[in-house]
Amino acid sequence: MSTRFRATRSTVTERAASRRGGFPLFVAGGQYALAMRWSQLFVPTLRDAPADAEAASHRLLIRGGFIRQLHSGHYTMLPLGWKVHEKVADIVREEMNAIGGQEFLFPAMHPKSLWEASGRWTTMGDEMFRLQDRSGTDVGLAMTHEEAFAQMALEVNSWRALPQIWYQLQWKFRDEPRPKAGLLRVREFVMKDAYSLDIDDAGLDESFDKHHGAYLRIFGRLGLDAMPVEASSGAMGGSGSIEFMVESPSGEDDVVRCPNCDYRANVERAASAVAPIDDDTPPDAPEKFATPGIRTIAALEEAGAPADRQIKTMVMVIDGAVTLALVRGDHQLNMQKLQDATGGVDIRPATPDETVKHLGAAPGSLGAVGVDAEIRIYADHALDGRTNMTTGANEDDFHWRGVDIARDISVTEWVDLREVSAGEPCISCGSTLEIVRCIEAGHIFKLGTRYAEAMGAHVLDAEGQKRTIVMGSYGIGIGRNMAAVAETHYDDKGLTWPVSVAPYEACITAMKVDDEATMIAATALYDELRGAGIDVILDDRDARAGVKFADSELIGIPHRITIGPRGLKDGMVEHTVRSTMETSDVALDAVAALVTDAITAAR
RNA sequence: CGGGCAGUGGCGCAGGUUGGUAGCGCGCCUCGUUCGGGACGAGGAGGUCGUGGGUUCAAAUCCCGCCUGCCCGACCA
Repeated sequence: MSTRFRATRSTVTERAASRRGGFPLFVAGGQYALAMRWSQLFVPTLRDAPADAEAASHRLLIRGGFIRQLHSGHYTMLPLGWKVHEKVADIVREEMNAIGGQEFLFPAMHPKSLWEASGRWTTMGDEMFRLQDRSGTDVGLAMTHEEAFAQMALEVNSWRALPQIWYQLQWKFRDEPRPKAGLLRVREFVMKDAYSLDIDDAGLDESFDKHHGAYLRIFGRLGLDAMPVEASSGAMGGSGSIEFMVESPSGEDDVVRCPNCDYRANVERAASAVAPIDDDTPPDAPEKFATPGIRTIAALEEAGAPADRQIKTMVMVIDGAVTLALVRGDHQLNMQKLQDATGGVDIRPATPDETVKHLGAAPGSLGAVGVDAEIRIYADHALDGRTNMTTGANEDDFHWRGVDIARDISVTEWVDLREVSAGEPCISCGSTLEIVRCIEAGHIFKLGTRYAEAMGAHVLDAEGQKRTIVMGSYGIGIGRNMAAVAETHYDDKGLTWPVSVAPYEACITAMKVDDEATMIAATALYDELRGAGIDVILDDRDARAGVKFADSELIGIPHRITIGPRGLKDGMVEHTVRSTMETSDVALDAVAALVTDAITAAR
């Protein structure tokens, strides 16, 4: 063994050991030795994926023997899957440690009182799993840990201790209404959740930026092309909010992206430039006119009112109160924007009965002109200043025209409600916006003082003044990222993991297991690569070549070394790079160095 | 929760409308021949047809209830 290998080995050993808190993962050991031979491993690969697996990652992770479903939204990690999962987790750990993060482990089961302190015992609703212990005490399974970390922050008493970055990797439980797509959306998953503690907003900004950088490094190492986008803060509350999005058809979010400048935003947040509309000369007063049978924007358009000169009136019930949301006739209401604008918790469309009761007409003839002053009216900015508009008259078969919004409608608040559509002009550069489907791989946001205030987490500043700790919250779903990598790294043969998270970095495929020369060479190479710190597996199964090739390609091992009598008689083996499937003949005594260099460079 | 669909050996499916006690491919076990790209032959193991009830001489099949899972929408790492 060359000295170069020894050097590589110690580097990797140390790195692995530091990742695992002194617990070496990828070095030779009694436990690891068992995992050397494929013939002894439990890797149940499938020729056919279950029919109900649709997403590419779902299909391939099941076929490759990485995961199995226990029930809806709950997956078992098989040895191969857990290995990948932990490699992802270790990358996250390393980058969190690199920005000064300190790892904790909080319980997953929390007392009701902790969540009552922040008010989320109620507001989390059905999303939270709840149960009672034997004495009848209510407990919940944590969906996230703001409360718990904020409570821990009670023990930080001086400004001198700040800033702090605290994190953990812990199971989260969420009673998702609809688990789907394998690991992409589940009810039980490991999340790396981090929380920053700062004395003020400037400190928070700094902690936030540190995480932003760490996240980009994490996704880079995972081989994910993740773009930071402006996002809604959702149920967590807070101001600044950035999601890291990976483009994929299996995603669940729509991101507005400008091909020309760097504008990127979740549709829940995105804006676009809206061209002005010529309203012509408006009349002095609105005029009611009969519109028999007309119930839709399109029908009204045929009757002479262009959609962009109509007001669309959506009746919503926000925390029990009937509320109107107004957008231009050709625009779509975005529910998240309405929620963000109103601060509502429970938002739903009104039922037809509620609509008739409060507005006097059924959907299709609704408007905001002259409605009960009790009803709050939120109007989209695109309607601001508009005149000569057409809208429902709250009387079946009648509409108003010549409506001047400022004059005729008592708008409670002007807000951003409309959803951006593809093809609209970018708000910052005017280029044509596109909308791409994405997986939300990570989310960072500025919580402010909400949780620290609720838990009473204060410090004394340099002047001896009591200050509420300012917090940030930063999440990455480990399993989801594993799925996102799979979702973006595969071909018709199977997965093409990047070296950083591959279940094994290299596979030695012995072509003829009853050929002594083959097995001696394969075993020696295996020892040499292990010695060089390579995470390598020896496929010693007594199976046909096609089966072994297909399996190594399916599970996506980046490098394969094929050893058989045919090449061996000339001292040659084959090296195949999984991502490109390029195969080359290499001298047996040169292949270890070649593969080691390639893997080391790719880590 | 609203809309659509499906539960039959480990996986993929047929059978169902025309009730008669379950079949195919892959996988698994044994033997032989093969074997550098998912081999072939012979033999074999494996299923309360999701579940409860009903109709019937007889139910995988018809009827009702329930459970579970998947896909599309409202929520999130």
